[in-house]
Amino acid sequence: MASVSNDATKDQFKSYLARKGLRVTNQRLAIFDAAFAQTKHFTAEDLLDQARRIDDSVSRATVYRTLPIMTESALLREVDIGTGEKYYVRNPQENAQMAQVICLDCDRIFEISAPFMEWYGNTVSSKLGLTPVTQRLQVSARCIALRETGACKNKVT
Amino acid sequence: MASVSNDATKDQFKSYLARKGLRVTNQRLAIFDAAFAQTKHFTAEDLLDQARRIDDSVSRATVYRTLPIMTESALLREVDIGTGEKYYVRNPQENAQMAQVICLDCDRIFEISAPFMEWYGNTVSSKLGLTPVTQRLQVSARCIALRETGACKNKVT
DNA sequence: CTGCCTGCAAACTCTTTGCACGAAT
DNA sequence: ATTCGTGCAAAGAGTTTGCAGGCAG
Repeated sequence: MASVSNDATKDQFKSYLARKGLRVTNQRLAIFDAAFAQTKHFTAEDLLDQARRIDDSVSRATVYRTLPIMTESALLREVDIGTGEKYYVRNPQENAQMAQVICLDCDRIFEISAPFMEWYGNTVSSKLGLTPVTQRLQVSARCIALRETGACKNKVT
Repeated sequence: MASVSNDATKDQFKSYLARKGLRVTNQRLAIFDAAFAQTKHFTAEDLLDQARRIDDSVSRATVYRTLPIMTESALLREVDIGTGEKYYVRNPQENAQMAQVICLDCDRIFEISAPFMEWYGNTVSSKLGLTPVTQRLQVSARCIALRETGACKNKVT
């Protein structure tokens, strides 16, 4: 069921758990599989639904307890778009600086590479006597096609 | 008690209310005064505390109901730094694009002018067939001085 | 076996809302 | 007088946590 490319990543996850003295449980593995089955940004609730399809013993609490582990291990990245709920995405291997374009019409989140962000963070932080830790650049936008033709080509739902 | 410079802004607020057919109540005025007495970014709770010192009949609900009015009238600007609670700041007259540098050590939020953000939003959005609505650029950073000398010069608390 | 991990449900934080009273126009 | 605005308290949404039992190492 798991794709070939995920197996290597799953081993990463297992060894991260081992290194931290954490246990490899069925629930954690189900949550891992659920996360890597997602094709776009997902919420904790999305993840719970999917994980329960794999192992119906997975509880909401465990999802919330596992997400920090997966972000700390750099398997996932947290994306806060200011809507109250947090989103997560699979983290690319390259430590690329990513920005998000959020379409307010179709609710999709596009990840865009934004390498200059790092330069910006360094420049502006050093002036304040600070060192940058994280940076985020987000653009909320509306669909042009939707307004003109009544249809949004990106709409997936 | 109100500073001279706030009186003109308060008139702006009153005329905005009138224009929208909203009533000028003591609570709304107290919340206005409380907001403009703030020297830095503040939360709804901060605003409630301050407003109650001016008029102790102000309730939490009214603060939450008044904040949207003040942001829609462009007197305040909402700043979401992804901490669960929303922050607000007095909005400068110029419609400048602002970025935030958030110090994780002293919890201060610095507003930085970032004019290129608009260009970025336009460029990236148009490629996706979108028109930008809002943009935000935020850098989370740590205080260099704090780590080296154990003291953060920016620490105000 | 030992103790970390789990599910459950309650608790928490921030914000929103229904309702009846009160005040602005 | 009309309404809109208000305080109160309850309800929401998303997330966290205490506890008793379960399973990995």
